[in-house]
Amino acid sequence: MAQISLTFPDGNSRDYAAGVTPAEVAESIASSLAKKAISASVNGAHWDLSWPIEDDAEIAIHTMKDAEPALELIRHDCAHIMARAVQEIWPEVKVTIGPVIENGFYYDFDRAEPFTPEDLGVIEAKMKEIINRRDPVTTEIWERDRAIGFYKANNEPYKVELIESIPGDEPLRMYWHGHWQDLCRGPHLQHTGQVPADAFRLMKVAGAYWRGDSNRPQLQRIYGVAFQNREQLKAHMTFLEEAEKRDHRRLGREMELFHFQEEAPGMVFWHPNGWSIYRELEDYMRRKLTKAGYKEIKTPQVVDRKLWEASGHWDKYRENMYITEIDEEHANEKRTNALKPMNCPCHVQIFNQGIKSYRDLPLRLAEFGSCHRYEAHGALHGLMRVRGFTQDDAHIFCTEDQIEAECARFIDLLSSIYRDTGFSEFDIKLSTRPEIRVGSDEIWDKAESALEKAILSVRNDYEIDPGEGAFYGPKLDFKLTDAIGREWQCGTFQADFNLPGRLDANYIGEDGAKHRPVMLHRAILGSFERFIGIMIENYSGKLPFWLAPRQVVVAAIVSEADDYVQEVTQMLKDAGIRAEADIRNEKINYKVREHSVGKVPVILAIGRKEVEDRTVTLRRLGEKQTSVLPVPQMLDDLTKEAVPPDLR
RNA sequence: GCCGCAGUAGCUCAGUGGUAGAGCGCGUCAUUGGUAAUGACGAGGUCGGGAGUUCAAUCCUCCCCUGCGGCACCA
Repeated sequence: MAQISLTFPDGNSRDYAAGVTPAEVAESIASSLAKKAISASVNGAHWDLSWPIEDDAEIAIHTMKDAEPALELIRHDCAHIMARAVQEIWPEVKVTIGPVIENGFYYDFDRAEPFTPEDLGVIEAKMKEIINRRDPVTTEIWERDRAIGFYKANNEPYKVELIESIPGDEPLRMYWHGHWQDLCRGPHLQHTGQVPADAFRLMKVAGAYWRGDSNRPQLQRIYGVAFQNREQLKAHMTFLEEAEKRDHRRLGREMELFHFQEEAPGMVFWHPNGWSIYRELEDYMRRKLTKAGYKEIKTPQVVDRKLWEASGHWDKYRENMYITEIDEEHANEKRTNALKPMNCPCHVQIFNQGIKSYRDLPLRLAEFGSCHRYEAHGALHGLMRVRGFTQDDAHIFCTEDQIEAECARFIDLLSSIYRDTGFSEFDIKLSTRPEIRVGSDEIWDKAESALEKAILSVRNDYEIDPGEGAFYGPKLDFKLTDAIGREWQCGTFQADFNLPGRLDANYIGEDGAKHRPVMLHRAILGSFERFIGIMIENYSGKLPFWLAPRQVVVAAIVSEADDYVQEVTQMLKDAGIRAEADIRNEKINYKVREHSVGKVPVILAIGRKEVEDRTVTLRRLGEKQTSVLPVPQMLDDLTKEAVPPDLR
């Protein structure tokens, strides 16, 4: 029998007979290791203990202490155990797929009746029962026809379809958890008892389309979370509670920032506090853009369909556009307009006015562009997904040769804006040419390498998403990471070789001839609405001083101090600080609590002592200690603190 | 748009086939207090909208709207 050599993580190697399994390897090292082993890495691939190894390889044996493989196996086995539990309770249910996801797993089922939240408890109990049975997990590789025949006989049509879509040369691996069987890539644990029975929980039922296709049957997906032990599960539940506390919809209500109502679904009613944040951010963006060489413009909300037909949007996005018609009785002309769903066609109209020379390029036109899109009902989500929103939009008209420099300038601007708004970390993704596209290969080569070089001029890590570019050009997406580790895609930078041609934009080159400019679509915040939502969640509502809607509340402790409170408040207002006086007939405890809940960063408490000494007692949000300051110093400190980051 | 769940006072929620309740908030009064809730009293509801069943519907049935969790979508 052939010999193979396995190399261990410590660098030592040993010879085994070809076909040896990791379980046997572990046993050869120590029977204690064999008992604890759950899986292995073989040349970096996650390997079931029962799979044979045929060639020389690097191997590492994993135990439950190795978090990554352990979680992967626990979650994957949980998915199978859940599917088994469901079929034990309701044998008519058909199984489909059940992968591992972040923090847990899901499994999609086909069942005529909906699962109810109560069913989840029943399934969970059955799962615990299965875990306690400690049924062995076994695996075999089957021939395609045999597997198809097996699933046909068992009336599992989804499994048949899965097999039919797996390339013919790939082996089909069948797994058994006791008597229950599933088609699965593996690896798995050795028996169901290895799954910790107190570290998983079924979370919710949701609809999901078979193979993610909305034209195909809708299945029922059950989501679960699973961890190595009960403490981790508990920590996860705590994390979810924390995330819920910083939900911008809840904070938006508590801080009186905005609301939504039935008459205008997906459209924001900004309240004074929320609008203050919006305007502060807009002013900041305007300064940043002006300094970065952009010219601000404003274009119409309502534009004739002809322009949308010319740009191609009418054909592609008509169903998501708000169409307006003029009341026939009063109109002396009949025309169909659309509320603009995006700004680019309008920006090209401005570019097209007059004759542009190569000397005008790059021309950077920026607009806080108010757009409307009819988003599907199910897509709406607080400020994060709305139907009326304002983009920090801009289009750079330039030559192919200028793409790289413009992209580098953009990344630079974007980084400083993310830093200033509280996001120090972000990722970049480059999406390259799709199969169906406009523009020559030469121009795609040039543009892709321009974007790539621009990234490399500032950092060396980025992701490539091959074939995911728009049909009109390659793009960069920028994803920022918030305080609790969630990622949000906000910024984008897209080269466009299509629209300038469709809308007949051109410039006169050095050679005196007409040329087509390249158009760069770009946004940093994405939309003000969504970005403010993300900021609220990132800061848990505790916005930095310059953005806080109410920066200071001056609170009287005794009513004798009221006049002085008003005086101090006015001085703050005169200094440009958003300050309010609180001279209500309430105790200081009450006022401190209320303004703390309202996330006011600074409370100035004023009692008899302060009136007498012309001082204030300053308390910062979340801090217990206070400090006594003379008024001029307080004004000086807070005025400095209120300066937006770009003006410091 | 699809699947499931929900909609009762400004907010969070309880409740019943015989037209409603709590806490917080709000108003009035008392209280003048020292850093996360002072007390008393009071006002406040077409029980999301429409239709049906019934002697009677907030409650049961159907349709619609909105929201929530996913899925699909996101120029």
